[in-house]
Amino acid sequence: METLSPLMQRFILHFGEMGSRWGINRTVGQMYALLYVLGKPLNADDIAAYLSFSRSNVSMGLKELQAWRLVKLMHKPGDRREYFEPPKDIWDIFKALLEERRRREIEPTLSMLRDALLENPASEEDRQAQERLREMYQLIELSTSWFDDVQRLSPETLASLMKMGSKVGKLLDFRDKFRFGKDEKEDAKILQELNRLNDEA
Amino acid sequence: METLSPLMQRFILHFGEMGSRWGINRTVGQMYALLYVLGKPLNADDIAAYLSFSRSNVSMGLKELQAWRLVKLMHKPGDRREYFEPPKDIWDIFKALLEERRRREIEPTLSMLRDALLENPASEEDRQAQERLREMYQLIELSTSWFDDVQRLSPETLASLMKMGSKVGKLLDFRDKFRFGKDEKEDAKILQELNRLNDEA
DNA sequence: CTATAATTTCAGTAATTAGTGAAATTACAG
DNA sequence: CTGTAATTTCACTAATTACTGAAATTATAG
Repeated sequence: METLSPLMQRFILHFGEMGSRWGINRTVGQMYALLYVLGKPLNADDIAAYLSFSRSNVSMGLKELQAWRLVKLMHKPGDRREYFEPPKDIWDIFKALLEERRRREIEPTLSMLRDALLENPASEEDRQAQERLREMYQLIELSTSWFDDVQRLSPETLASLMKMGSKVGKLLDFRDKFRFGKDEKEDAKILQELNRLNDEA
Repeated sequence: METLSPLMQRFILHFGEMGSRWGINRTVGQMYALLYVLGKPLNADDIAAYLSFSRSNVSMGLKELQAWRLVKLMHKPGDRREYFEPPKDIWDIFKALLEERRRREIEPTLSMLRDALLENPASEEDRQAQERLREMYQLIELSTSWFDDVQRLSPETLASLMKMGSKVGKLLDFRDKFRFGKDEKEDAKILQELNRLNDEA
């Protein structure tokens, strides 16, 4: 490594290890961590020097990071080399990760399940199997379309949504018990509850 | 494979492939898919026979599935072999998966970040690096504690929460604009909105 | 165009991870 | 206890995945 403080080194090495628990391999994880922790655009040679990887490995790694949309390509005036940097907003990183995992892990499964559900069952056993697949299909479908929706929210809204946590759920439970506009006293209770949640969040 | 319909076979093979994109390896993924699709408890020999894996591989795979809490161990009366079955409710599977990934992927990162943030920076560069790590820490912290909260909700509430999707976010945006209880006309508007969301969900 | 800098490809090798079978251990019926 | 069925461990081999260096390609300055 060219010159990285112990702090940075530990971060980078940790990310390498974690990377391998994700689909990303160790060296790609380290490359990303390097870009993130230094917080400035680097070219491929820089990365190879910092991490002592072969130039070709860096090239492949950067291609993969681009496929994950975890880095952006940029140029410096008067320098024909390509520079790479991570998105500035951490929420964009977060979204890119989730979105890409969805595309790679969820979509293929959904389409396999769809196909399996279209077939007409050859036996009673198959029919029961299909029922279980349908349950799975519905759950995945529901959670991904929820995710689609939520992904479109602004980071601020998303953050305040998360801060509310299960309170949103409690609100829904509450809502199931009473309908608004029927009884003024109940309405008042609900308003009070909403304000309380609002203050806490 | 002992006797599995083409439908089941395709499901099992697909899960094997997907498994390798997760931390789970191919054979473990297949074992799980088999248990899921058959929907009845199987012992290790059954699994080995259905999938033509070595008995020892099945043993290791089952241990891993238990570590993920994706299967439950059970016994049949008068049979001393161990039988395995997946949780009946698909939501439990979903939660177990998320929870376990959290434990393996998120927790170690959080604790590494905590340590890194406690150090006092050796240089200006380190100080800036720490700031970036802090951003990351806060995001992860926020999203996992949100996840904790949400995980405690009942499947029904969770489902209706998801069905509402981004509408919850829109409600929050709305809520930011107006405070309740100040103006009767505004309150009426909010109540109307809540009912509309309620009906849609 | 030509020369050279920058990047990518790819075949070969290294490293890691997965799967097996034999041996060891554990569990329990008699 | 003893014997045997059930399960686990582990050293070894197979399969997969990661990484490198040399060669090929692409891009651009002059």
